[in-house]
Amino acid sequence: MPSAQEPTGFRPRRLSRASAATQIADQVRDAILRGELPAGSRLPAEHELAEQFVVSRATVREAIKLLSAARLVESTRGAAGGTFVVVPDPAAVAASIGDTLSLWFASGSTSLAEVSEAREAIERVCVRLAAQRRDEEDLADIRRAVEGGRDPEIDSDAFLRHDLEFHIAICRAAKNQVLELPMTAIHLIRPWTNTVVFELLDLGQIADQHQAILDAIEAADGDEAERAFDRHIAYLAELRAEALHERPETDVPIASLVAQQAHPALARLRPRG
Amino acid sequence: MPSAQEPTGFRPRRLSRASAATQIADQVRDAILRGELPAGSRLPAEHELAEQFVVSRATVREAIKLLSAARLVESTRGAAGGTFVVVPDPAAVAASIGDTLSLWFASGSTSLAEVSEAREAIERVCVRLAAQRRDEEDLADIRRAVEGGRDPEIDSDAFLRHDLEFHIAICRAAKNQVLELPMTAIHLIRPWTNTVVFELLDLGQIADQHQAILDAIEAADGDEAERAFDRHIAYLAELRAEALHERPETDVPIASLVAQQAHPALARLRPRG
DNA sequence: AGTCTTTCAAATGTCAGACGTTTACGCGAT
DNA sequence: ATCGCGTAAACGTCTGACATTTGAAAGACT
Repeated sequence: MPSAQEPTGFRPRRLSRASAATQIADQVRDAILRGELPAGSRLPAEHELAEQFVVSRATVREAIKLLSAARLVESTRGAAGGTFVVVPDPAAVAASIGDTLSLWFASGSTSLAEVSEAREAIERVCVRLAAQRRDEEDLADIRRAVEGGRDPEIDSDAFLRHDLEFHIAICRAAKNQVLELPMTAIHLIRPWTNTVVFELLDLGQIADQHQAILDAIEAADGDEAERAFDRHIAYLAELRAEALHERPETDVPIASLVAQQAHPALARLRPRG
Repeated sequence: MPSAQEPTGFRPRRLSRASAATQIADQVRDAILRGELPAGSRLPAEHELAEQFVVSRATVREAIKLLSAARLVESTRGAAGGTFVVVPDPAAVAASIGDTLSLWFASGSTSLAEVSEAREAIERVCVRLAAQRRDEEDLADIRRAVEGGRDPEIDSDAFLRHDLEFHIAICRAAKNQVLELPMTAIHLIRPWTNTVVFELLDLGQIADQHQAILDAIEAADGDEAERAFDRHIAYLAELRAEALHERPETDVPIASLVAQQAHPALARLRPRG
């Protein structure tokens, strides 16, 4: 008989048979992904599913909870109620990813510098694409955000909201969902990163920089838009460096920020199902 | 009495008091995010939670299922079993985000072109950063992936695995988790995108292009690494154009791909809890 | 005939208690 | 010291019942 330890890249898999609830959830999930259960369609009633799978209703309910947490299905009560396959909503998906990301950041060792670096790299691409692809609606959105940020009496919360709207609108104008989604998710956790330097911001200067980016995008000048964006970023980097110099503890793992203040933007967007 | 319709931006919130299970899940989730329940810590036993919240055990279990689907907690059976706050694993988080993304792509109208565009934009940044920051371990990983792809007898599956490993290793070498995570997620759905043109690939040429990128990264030459990457991308774009020309139906919404073949990479990585 | 009210039934939400299954840990025998 | 076994703790599942919500049909009134 051969030895139990073979030199091949073999590693014993954690077998532990999945629970009934998990298996049912998997089957339903696959059916949904396979297209057998189109969005909006209704699953059989719980007692019927229980009958079909030969399990108790409690088990079926646990399976449904697994799917509903993943936003695959939604349950409603009442006579015409039931469990329905959810029609995906981009905002909800972005919020969900933002949730996952912030959870990860919160327990990891990711620093503000890392978030900023990624944000700048991806958004630079978005800015360039936005200059090529923006339509009138995009321009209106961006313009509204810039105007909103000009209010001299603005407070921290409102400023961050307009800033968020500005950058998200640009990413939307790039017309690439695969870029827009992670970017939106990153922006959603950015309020945490910006509160650190908020007191140092010259709001008028920020508004002017935003305006310059908007102008270049409106003129469909990708190169200039990228340059304007770079100037904006350079200004922020300068502030961060200043903050870092005065208070070296500024570049901390995000976990401590999360612990201090409860998510301002995500609180509104977080799924509650 | 004022009319029910006011001109202000008011919109009635969906009130419908959340279910007990949802509320419990929210409370526990907040406690975890707030840091009161650190990773690895153990929740009270189900019957204790039921007692504390004054609900039945079934309700507590449904709440736990909601959290476990979000990978926030994990339950184990046995004497020393219980429900524990999960220690986030980057690979698992990436797989989870990849899951969410592909689900979204599957039900949306996202096209292969969009995925490729985003992938190329972000990875270009990773390649440049990798040239600056790679350590010996990164180089070894990348080298191993390149060598693995040289096997002339390689089949489609093995090739895609090594290709995936190559690109993920580069993103890892960029030493920015915020870039690495979405990039890995995108790469995880890439097998779907690559199978379309696989039959047209000149595997030897691909290996040479990978080698050129590796060499530049090893030489810490960011500019050359980016150029080599651009050449690689240009070659792939050429193939895609060719495929698009021969079979215009190639640039289809990803949904149809998902429907046809069951996720090759995700099948192994998909959460089963 | 049309509208309002009442009743009803279907479906999810929750409860209570019980039993099955898994698994770490300690105890005793070898 | 090691092996085997029992035990208890915890999750997994079952059963059956009741509570709550809500659309829709049946009925009553104008």
